[in-house]
Amino acid sequence: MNNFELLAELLLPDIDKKPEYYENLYPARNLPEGARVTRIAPSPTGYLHLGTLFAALVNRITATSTNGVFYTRIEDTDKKREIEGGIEDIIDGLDRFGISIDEGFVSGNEQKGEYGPYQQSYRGEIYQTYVKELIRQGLAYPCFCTSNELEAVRKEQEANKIRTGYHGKWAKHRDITYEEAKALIEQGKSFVVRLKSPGNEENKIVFDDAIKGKIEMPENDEDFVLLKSDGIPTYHFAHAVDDHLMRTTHVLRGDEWISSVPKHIQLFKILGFKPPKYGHISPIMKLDNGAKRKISKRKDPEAAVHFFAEQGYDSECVIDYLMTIAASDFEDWRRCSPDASYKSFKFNLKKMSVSGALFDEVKLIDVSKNRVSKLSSGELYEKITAWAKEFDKDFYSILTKNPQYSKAVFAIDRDGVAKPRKDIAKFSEAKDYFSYLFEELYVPCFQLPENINSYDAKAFLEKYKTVYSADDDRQEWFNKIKTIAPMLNFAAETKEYKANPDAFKGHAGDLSTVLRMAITGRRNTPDLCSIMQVLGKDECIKRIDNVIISL
RNA sequence: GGCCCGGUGGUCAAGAGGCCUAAGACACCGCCCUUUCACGGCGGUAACACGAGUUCGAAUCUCGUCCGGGUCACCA
Repeated sequence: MNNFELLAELLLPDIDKKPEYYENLYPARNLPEGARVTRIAPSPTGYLHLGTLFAALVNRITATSTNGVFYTRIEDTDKKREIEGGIEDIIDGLDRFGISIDEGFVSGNEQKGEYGPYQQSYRGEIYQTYVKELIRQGLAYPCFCTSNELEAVRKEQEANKIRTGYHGKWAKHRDITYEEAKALIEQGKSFVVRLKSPGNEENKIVFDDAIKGKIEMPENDEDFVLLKSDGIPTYHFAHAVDDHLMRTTHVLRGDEWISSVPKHIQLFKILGFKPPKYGHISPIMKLDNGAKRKISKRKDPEAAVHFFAEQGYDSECVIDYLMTIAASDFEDWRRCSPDASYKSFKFNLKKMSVSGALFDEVKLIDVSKNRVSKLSSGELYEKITAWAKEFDKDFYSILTKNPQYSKAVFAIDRDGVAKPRKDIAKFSEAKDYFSYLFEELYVPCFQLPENINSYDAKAFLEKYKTVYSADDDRQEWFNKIKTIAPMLNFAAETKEYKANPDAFKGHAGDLSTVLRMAITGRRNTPDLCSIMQVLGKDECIKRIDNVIISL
């Protein structure tokens, strides 16, 4: 055995398989021409956040639109930062947003597919097999530097204004011999395995990013770490091995990875793999004190996707909003296909924005209002009760006490209406919005409109009571108010009043405001006639009487 | 600091040398419709970061400046 082979046996004595074993175990996928295999590879170091959801969406729709495969893989190689329940939160979160998963982790504790395991902490032997082969070929080597030593080197480089890093003559253990390594190991020293980079910083590599286009960068010459001292691979190495073995065709990930591409391409070449097509997604930004910055899990509540659930944004609305960021022509498409699933949208990576978009909740609200307005009362009832069950128990019990009544409430200005209202963007607004329609929530708060005195208000309500009928349709309902108007010197028609404002105290509309106030305690509401029908005669009379007494 | 990427109204953006007197959407303002509000309709304010080139002609191509973002770990 030569020096390299001895080294390989010394470092990884338990590895007895060869790469060919895995190449055969995970054969090329049998997919139609043009099908793209994409993935999302989250690390369970936190909860599902907007950036991950966005990346998942882009990957999902890329696979869908090419009849490809979208899979999930858990990158849990950093055991120190891992949090409990991270996997469940991310995978189940994707499901809540309707991002279906073809392969890999399909729920918090269930994986499927032929290319697994889909969790890096269970793939140690695979990575080590490839590393061992690299060492055997003299393309990787053990490094015994401590973090203090590395830090010292970095300081020296900085002091001399030299590019920092473990490269060239700074790569201390690059040419370590078997004997040297053996001695250090016998002393109990721990080591990492580094790539013996064949790169030269003077050379340029060029690659065509699926989103950003042509990018040119210096070749990697850094002997970066492949295997950490605990035998677990770094992201870079795991990425190369996994995406090759899982036969990923397109790696669509956050653009913070762009600067690592030279490392990745180099690795694929050295390992004899065909590199995937890369596409780097611009981050979603946030305005912070006038400065744009990447949205942050720590600082921004909306970065954690739980924010949207708590607020009661419908998951479909959030996805639609995200699609408007992902594709500039999505909004036009949506206008033409209001009821279609976003999945049938013809998505094109090349059309994605190359600069990061600011997260705009105002726009989200607009998207949501449009979608929520299209829901039937039954659908709204399902969604709101589901939300309330989790986030507002009190409201939940009110809504479910009498489902028929609740649905009737939601049907106001909704079912069978050509242009439904767009008042509700998120379900947390519903409680206040409908409060006067539920006795548990209703708080009487009559206020006299400023252009009407209490005598007229009282007179109007008293007269109205005598003619009011719960069966009146909209037309008849308003006719009755119009009939009363002249008796109090109010114009029956608004036009009449506008033509001659000095001749009247106001118009029928002003009087309806009094009624509206008496019934709902608000100046602005959906159609009052419908509200009164839902409330029922007894309740309406009761509310009117209470106001009359107070006047 | 080195290396990348980017810069069109407040926001998202269309734009591939003449179709640009720069589209559309959100937001904002006004008017109309109207039982209030909302919806809807009509209209309005508002942008090519700056400077040099190339060209008959530049938002578009080149260079420089400035500004913003990302990245330089045994984190992903």
